[in-house]
Amino acid sequence: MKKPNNLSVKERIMQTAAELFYFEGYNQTGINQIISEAKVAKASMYQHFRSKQDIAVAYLQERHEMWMNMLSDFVVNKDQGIDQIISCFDFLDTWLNKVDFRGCGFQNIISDLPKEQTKIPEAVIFHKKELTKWVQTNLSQDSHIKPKEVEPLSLEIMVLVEGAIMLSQINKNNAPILAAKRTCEKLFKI
Amino acid sequence: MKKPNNLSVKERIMQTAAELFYFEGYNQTGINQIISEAKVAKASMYQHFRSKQDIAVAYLQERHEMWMNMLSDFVVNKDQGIDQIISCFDFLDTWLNKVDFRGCGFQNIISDLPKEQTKIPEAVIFHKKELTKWVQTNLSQDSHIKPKEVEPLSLEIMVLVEGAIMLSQINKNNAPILAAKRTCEKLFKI
Amino acid sequence: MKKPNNLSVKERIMQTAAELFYFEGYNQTGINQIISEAKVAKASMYQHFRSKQDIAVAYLQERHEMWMNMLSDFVVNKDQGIDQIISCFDFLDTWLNKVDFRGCGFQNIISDLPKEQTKIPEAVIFHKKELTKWVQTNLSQDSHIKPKEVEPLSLEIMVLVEGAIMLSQINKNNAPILAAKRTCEKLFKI
Amino acid sequence: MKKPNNLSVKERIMQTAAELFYFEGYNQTGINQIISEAKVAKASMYQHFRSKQDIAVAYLQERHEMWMNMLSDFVVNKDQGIDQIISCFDFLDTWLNKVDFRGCGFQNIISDLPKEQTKIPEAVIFHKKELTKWVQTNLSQDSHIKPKEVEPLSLEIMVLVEGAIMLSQINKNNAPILAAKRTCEKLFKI
DNA sequence: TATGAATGAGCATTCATTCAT
DNA sequence: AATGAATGAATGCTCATTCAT
Repeated sequence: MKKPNNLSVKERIMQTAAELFYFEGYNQTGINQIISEAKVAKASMYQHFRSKQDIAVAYLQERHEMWMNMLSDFVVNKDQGIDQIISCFDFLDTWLNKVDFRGCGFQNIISDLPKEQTKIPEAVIFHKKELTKWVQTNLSQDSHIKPKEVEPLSLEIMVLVEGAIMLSQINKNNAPILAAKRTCEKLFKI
Repeated sequence: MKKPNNLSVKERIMQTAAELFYFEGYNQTGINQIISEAKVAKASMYQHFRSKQDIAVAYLQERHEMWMNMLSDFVVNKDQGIDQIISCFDFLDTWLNKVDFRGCGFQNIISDLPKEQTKIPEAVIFHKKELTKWVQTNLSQDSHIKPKEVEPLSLEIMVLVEGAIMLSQINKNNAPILAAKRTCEKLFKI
Repeated sequence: MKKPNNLSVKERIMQTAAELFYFEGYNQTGINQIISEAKVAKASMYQHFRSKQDIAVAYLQERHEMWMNMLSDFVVNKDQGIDQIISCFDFLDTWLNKVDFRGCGFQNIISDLPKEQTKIPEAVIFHKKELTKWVQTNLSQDSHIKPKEVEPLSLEIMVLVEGAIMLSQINKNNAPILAAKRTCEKLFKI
Repeated sequence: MKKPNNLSVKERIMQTAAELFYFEGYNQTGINQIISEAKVAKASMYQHFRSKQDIAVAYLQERHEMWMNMLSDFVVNKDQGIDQIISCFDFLDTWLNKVDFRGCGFQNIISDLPKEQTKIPEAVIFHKKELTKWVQTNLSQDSHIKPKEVEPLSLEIMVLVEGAIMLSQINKNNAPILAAKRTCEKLFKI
């Protein structure tokens, strides 16, 4: 079996696993499904990744990079600070529409995992921490926000982001995202 | 094999499944685990429930009742309206501390399911709809809230609730719940 | 659960089992299917029949009676002897068309049985013996057939009958029945 | 677990399944029985065959080859034409004696199958079609048989073959085979 | 580096039968 | 005579992982 395209074995595994883990679910995706869709031999896969868990960790790392880049790109024309944060909800709207309100790949993977798998939760926590930092950076840039308000306010915004993603996934529409955006705007008017 | 306690077979299955589905995860919980912990024969279980999926649906229905009752009981001393809604976040804090920030049983089950299992998502949607109604009822009771604001505002509050539960699960602390409560209070001050 | 019609419990079981055993197959038919379609409680069923095997034996006995009667009725206008035997193939044609070439309930049940179930094969053997007797009686009635030819000739005709039923079941058409009739007619012309 | 003999895993599965399916019956034979007798791990078996049904199809294909070869070998010394066809009944006699009148593996498997399993009946039909072709080829070789008689006559002979096998299985003796042979000889004398 | 074969443990589900009432 | 609850054993099948080459 030869490479069917110009991607490396590892890249093909990653690409396939990312698609399946996100859209089908981690537990719904079997190793056999990954290798057959990626056109990779089973032992080849285990040469690049020690376990399914490890593929998931790599997937989450890649997803983190990709997602943060998408966010940055989306808000690039807005002024740093409050504007970029509010624009973040427009990003959520655009993105989640595109993926048919499949929700957050990080939220979706933490709830149904063997107790001993700690590396996956760690990757999730890392992503959310980084996103929180992004919010804090923006808040810090804004002259209206006092330094001591940055940390507590960033958490309030993160709650809005997480809630918007989750509820839009359950309801399969963007109304919660618009609601979160409204709340966010109110937060900044006070 | 005799009943090891005074509970009926169905009750023992429900109780065991509820515990396992919530704390271990739906996919992590096998039928064998349920029947062995519930001390029930496999075929007996399948006499009461047609499938694992059906157990999950029953579990979610029971959980819905239990959770709404817990919420009602918690806020019973507060005035209907804004006060009960704000008190709801205190409830989340108390509850999620008790379950070690395991998050929402409804959120946790929807993300990793075979595509064809529609009954479980339906039970999740039902629960969130009912909770939204609870919020709306409270908002309607409040003289400060205009009728046309009830629906959009209820969604904003639901976003806070969902986000608080999810983020407290990821971070394994109650800070997001306190943050959500702060945001909620600000919403009512405007 | 009350009787849904004027049939007795035993009759309802028999009727349902006969339908299912013949059209679906003995191994394809579960006890649960029988009792649910017959609207009979499981323990009630086991009060009338000690086992699934016993139901099958009763089914085969009933089927034998019914089938022999159908045959007798069909050939009633023909003269006893060769004419009735040849008419038997017309009966097969009519009957097997009606049951969509499902074949012989006796042939169909012997091939796939636990080795220890001897009562079912015995019922099958009994039926074929009785049918052979019917053929022999007719042959004996016929002045063209010498007494010592009756027994060997009856076997030749039985082979034609069995082959016609089986091959029409495999091919799902009546051509083998017509072929068997042709052969039978030739036998009598010699 | 090492290979207990010089056969490959697939060969061991096929050999064991063939033996069990034929002598015990398709429904009487469980996957567990096959793998334990073949000394093969369950998942290994499912790597070679997608399902139990697929094993049966492979078994029937193999059996077809084997059986047709056995027939060809048996009649090899006879002249092509009527002689080989009559010799076919001697073959049945020899063969069915050897297998203790267990009957035809193809006849035995069609009667008791889930309605949706179409591949097995197809394999049965294929075998009988090929056998019919063999009969027709022989009839065509014979100068006494008119071309337009070949097709209808082949069906008459097939009926004799099927009936002989089935009735010898029910009666557990070779008398029906001898009877079928007699009939066949009469057919050719007319 | 790459591979296809092989594996044990586990999956959800169904079986015919028996028990207690 | 009739019943619903309960059962142990077995069903066909899939899992993530490892081995031998």
